[in-house]
Amino acid sequence: MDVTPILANLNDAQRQAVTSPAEPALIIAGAGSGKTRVLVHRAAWLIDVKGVSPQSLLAVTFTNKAAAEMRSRIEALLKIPVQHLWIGTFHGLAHRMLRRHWREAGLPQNFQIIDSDDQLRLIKRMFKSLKIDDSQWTPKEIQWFINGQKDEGLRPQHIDDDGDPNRRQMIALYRSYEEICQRGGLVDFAELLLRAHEVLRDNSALLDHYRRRFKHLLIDEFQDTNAIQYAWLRLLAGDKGVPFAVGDDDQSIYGWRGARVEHIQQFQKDFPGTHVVKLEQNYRSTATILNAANAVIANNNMRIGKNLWTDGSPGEAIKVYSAYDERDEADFVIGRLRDWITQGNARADAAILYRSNAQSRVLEESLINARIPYRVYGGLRFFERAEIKDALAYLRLIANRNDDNSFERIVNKPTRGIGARTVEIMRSYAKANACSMWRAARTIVRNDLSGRAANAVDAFMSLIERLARETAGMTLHDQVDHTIHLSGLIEFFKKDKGEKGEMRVENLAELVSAAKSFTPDPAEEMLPLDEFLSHAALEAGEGQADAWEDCVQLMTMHSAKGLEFPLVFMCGMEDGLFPHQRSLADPRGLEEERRLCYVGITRAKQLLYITYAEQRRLHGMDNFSQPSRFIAEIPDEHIEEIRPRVQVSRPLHASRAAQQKRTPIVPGRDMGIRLGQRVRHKKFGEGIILNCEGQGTHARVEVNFETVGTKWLVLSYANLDLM
DNA sequence: TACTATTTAATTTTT
DNA sequence: TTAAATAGTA
Repeated sequence: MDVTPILANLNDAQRQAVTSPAEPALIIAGAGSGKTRVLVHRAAWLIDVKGVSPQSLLAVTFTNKAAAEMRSRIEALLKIPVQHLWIGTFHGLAHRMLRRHWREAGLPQNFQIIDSDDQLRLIKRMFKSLKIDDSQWTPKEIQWFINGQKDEGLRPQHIDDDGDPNRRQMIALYRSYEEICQRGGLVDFAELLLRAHEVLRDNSALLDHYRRRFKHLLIDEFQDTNAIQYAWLRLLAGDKGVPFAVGDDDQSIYGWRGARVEHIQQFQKDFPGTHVVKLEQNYRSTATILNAANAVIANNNMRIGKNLWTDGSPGEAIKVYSAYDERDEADFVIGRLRDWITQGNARADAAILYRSNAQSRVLEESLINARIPYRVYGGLRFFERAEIKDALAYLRLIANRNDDNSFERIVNKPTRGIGARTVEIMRSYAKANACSMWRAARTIVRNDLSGRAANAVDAFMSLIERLARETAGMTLHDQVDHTIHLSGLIEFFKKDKGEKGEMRVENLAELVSAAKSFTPDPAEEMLPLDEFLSHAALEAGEGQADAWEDCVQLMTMHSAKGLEFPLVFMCGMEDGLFPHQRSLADPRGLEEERRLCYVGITRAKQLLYITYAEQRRLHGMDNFSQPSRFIAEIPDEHIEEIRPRVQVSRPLHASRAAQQKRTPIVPGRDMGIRLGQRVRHKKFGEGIILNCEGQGTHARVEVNFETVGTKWLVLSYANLDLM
């Protein structure tokens, strides 16, 4: 067998990984070291050289994009399309299993997937129907709690309330949330994973089947797996399966979302004799950039440890610019971008990275002024747009009359005289009789509603029934087209003034073409409409339509993971912003911020600019800040400091800034306030000052109180006593 | 029911 | 500051 095409152009470590024996393997793949390459070549190696059937391979990723890329690269390498090869996201694969085994999973055949927006709405409705006092918790907090528990693989009955009534109530809410979902046939993202795990765990026949089928498990971005994903993988692998996990502990930046880097250690315990291969040769960045990244990440304690290297050139020094404020920072970036473009480089090769989305505004303003085209990553995607979700809600209600979430979303959209009052009546009837809103509406429409409301509700139900009847035999796109017209949604949005309404109507038209180009997979054996709705939830689509134009890329450092750019700006590199204020308190949080910084630095191929502002307007008030501690972690020899252009205009600001740095709080009634100072508050008792920000009457301090935890207090109101 | 004033809170995001 | 959610008014 000629193995040349599969092993050619791999370095030793990569080849070792790709050709490792049919035993568990863990590949620690540094940034830019050819992680995807190894995964793709491993798959090709198994199929082409080892004669493994594509059917017995399961490849799992986190994003649809990564899954699509892996498939196309494997096919390119093997030069044949690989059907029967399961490649997908955790959620996509879990979904596929649940569709096949809905009975065993305890789900209705036509169960629907809800995204996090739907989930939040559902929780809000639950609050209303249970008359929950939402001063105690916000729906968001409950959503966070529920998803957190599910990510850990926990059902309400598994959670200990520790005798805490607060916690007991949260668990109770989780329980009623589950009941509502079950009744409506709704499955949220975390539930997909949890059920997929349970259905295998509790059905030995099924588990046997899949264990026999999937001999090889390829796992991408292994450091990002959460508890339930890992449990699912472990279950599937059993003791005969061959897991091949690729990841980088230094790029674990989703701990806050339940990802557990510790799985890298756990893997080696669960699969004794694991082959470990480190990929440290980097093909992306200059030596200078890599050395800087290495130096920064070396400050973390909990790591496996690796050192990126390249046989390429050192390249240019990292440029650090100290801006006066965020406007100055933006101007500097724009200046450098101009140079870059003038030198004949593509705009799309430049990226501006920041820690939080709010930072993009000032940069965008400057880019608009400078007439430099740009694209901001993140934001609403196609299937998340309100008008699209409205249309989908109609379709979902047609598919499943018990979907209360969709019912409430569209019962009065377009306006048909069904107000909050009427909805409330239906909701409480549904609650009292443990039935869906649809059933409730049908039952009470004659008795409990006033004439006008009854007519309106009746008209709404007739509309849905009519839609269901008329679209029954249609093709998918005709179903969609018919629905958005007959529902009155198109008319409704046409009335919206200005461009917004136009845009919405266009998007609805776009939905019809999305339905037209959607090709149901016959293997899934689903109704095309159900499959389309699942697709919409699992693949929310592109954020921005005009991705093809050559424009500067703006995004958070999180969304930059996995990407690379010849020119990178890391903006807002200030303590409090990056590392973020809320991560400073605990060391684990700080380490995750540092990993994020490592991710940011390693995005750059040739040139890296790091900028910070001495003064920044945040939440409407001016703050003075220190350069990020991460900058100081880069060895001086790799840094070239860029002085502000006009030295003369600076002394006044500079001296003010310098003063700020010595005493971050402006003198007055706060003499003696400094970090670490013990203070006493009339209500909260004793604590220690963790942080200060702002000045004058706006000055605030963060105090860690012994009894009530940390709080931000406005200094001029708090009346703190020094101790 | 729709528009306007007021309050409140403020990382990171994919599925 | 500003965006979003809530409360109040026409």
